[in-house]
Amino acid sequence: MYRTHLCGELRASHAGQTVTLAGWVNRRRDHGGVAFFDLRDRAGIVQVTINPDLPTEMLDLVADVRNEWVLQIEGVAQKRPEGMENPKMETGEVEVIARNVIVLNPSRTPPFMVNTDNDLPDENMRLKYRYIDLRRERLTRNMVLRHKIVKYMRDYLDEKGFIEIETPIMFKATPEGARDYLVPSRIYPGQFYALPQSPQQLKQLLMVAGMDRYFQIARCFRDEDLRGDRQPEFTQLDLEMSFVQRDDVLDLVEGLFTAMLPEVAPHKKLFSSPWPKFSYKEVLERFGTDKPDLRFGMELIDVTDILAKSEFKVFQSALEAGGVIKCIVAPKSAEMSRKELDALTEVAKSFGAKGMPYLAVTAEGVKGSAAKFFKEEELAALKEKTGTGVGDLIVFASDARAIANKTLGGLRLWFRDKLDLADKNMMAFAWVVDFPFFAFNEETQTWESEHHPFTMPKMEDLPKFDTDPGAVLSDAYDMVCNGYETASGSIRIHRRDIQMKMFQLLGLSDEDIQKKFGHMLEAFEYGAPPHGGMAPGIDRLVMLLADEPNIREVIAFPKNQNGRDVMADAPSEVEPKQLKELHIKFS
RNA sequence: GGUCUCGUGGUGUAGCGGCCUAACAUGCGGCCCUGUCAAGGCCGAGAUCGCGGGUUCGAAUCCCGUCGGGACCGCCA
Repeated sequence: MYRTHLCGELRASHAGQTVTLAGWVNRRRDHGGVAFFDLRDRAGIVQVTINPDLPTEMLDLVADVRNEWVLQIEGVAQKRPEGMENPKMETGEVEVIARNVIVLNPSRTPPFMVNTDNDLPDENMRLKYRYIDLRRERLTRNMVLRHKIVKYMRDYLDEKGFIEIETPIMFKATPEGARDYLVPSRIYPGQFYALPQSPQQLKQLLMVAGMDRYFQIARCFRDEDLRGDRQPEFTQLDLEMSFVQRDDVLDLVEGLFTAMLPEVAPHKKLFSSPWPKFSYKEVLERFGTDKPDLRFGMELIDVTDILAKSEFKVFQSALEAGGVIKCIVAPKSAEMSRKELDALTEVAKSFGAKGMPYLAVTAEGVKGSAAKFFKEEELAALKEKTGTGVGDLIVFASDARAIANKTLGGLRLWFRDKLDLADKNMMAFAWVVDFPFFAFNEETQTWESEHHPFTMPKMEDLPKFDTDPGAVLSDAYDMVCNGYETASGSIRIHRRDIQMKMFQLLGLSDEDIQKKFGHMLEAFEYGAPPHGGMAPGIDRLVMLLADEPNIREVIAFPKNQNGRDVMADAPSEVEPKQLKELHIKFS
């Protein structure tokens, strides 16, 4: 038996017990006579005291011990002497007086320190030695939190009558969505499996199969460029329910997360219960994005009416082109430096704006790039409508509605970060519903499906399909939290005729439809129940609950932003023999 | 595909035309030290400044290219 207790679980109540611990040396403090090791395991850190009355051979052995060596310590747990407690440690009231020290394995000097989170090494260094980096208390905590969240989900859904079913990782290419990761077939030259972008089709087929309520902690794969909140492989709580309407799904998921929050992250506050529900249109107008951060105000304000007759050319030309004038009011930002404003203008341009007019409201009057073009009555009306006071900065966007919204939505988040407007312990869950079914592609001048082709349009909008496609809404919904899309779902099509029409609208030929989706259409002919579901992203959720800035910190072995596994150095070249077996040749 | 930004001892940073024979912290090695907990004190080793080219009397520093990282835009049905 290697150990009787975990390092991190020892408390004053263990005093007097003989214990055996095993773990890593987190830190050593050698005072010449007495010496201390902080011994670490997954549960935490405890102080081990080496007294000079131990046998000389053991003291010699102990003198060589360094950080990250793996030790087994046999000793007596003891309440620390009066005044020697360390309130910063959970185990700070206790220490283990060593009687025997066994080196289970020495360690090379690690490439970086894991006993401090100050001055973190370069991330690729951390990723290369991920097995060391994960020893960090912070990352260990993230892994444990992730486990708790997934366990809670499993238990909750089991309680609600769901069953967990695994679906294949090797499936069929669905090139209509993101790019697929392909797996060449050895047995069928020139043919490929694809890794699933989500188990979408499979879970729908499980509903056809009568599984009624399914879930899966599902790995999904998408071959698109990475971001701080996007990995090429990621995990979703994939769930699907039969005989449900939209709100049945939303209520289930809202119930799950609302119940889970205090259990897994008690320091987090729920912004609102029940969760707010916005239409896609409303959320875009008010927050400039379909994944709003509700933890702070600074909503977008439409001032087109007030400035309709503005003499400012920038506004005039935007309005002539059929655009709008909107603004946000940043508190206490009137004194921003020219340099900061220039930087901010660049941010605005990155969202498609041509410039960024602004007004700084100061005690001496309004200042700013466009100040002289504003008439007195316009200023008065502006202040009235926006509630602007002295010290505030009004930032405008005048452009096509979509660009104005997007720009101000982006700037709103910029101010959130700069002015620290969002409570980090708040979880502002909300629903976004009533998404448009089609999006107009300016480039190709055609209507394109906004979702995957299995999403159900609102039945009452069916007649508008051919006459007014822009007005058709879908039975799709997103769960958002703190500015992230944390889940996405829909009521699905379960009728063959509607599904067929969808594929045709997407521009697929009858032959393509049969080849790619014949199995779905056929399944719908054999008694498909009405069904719908949702897929909350686990990585993003854990990231938010762990207060991490990106999802790599909550994934055990993530890829870097360029999709490389820098630890194993993948992707990598393979043996010519392997290529030959797969019938692959490079030109 | 694009924009911005960063590559300096093991690690994290400073230096941004000559004071650089490259500084600081930490880690590492040695010595001292019986109660520390980011232990402390003294001594020491360790970087031709990502790579290639150019400008210059002189380049870590300026320019061009290239490789690698990060943030964002496009993309993510």
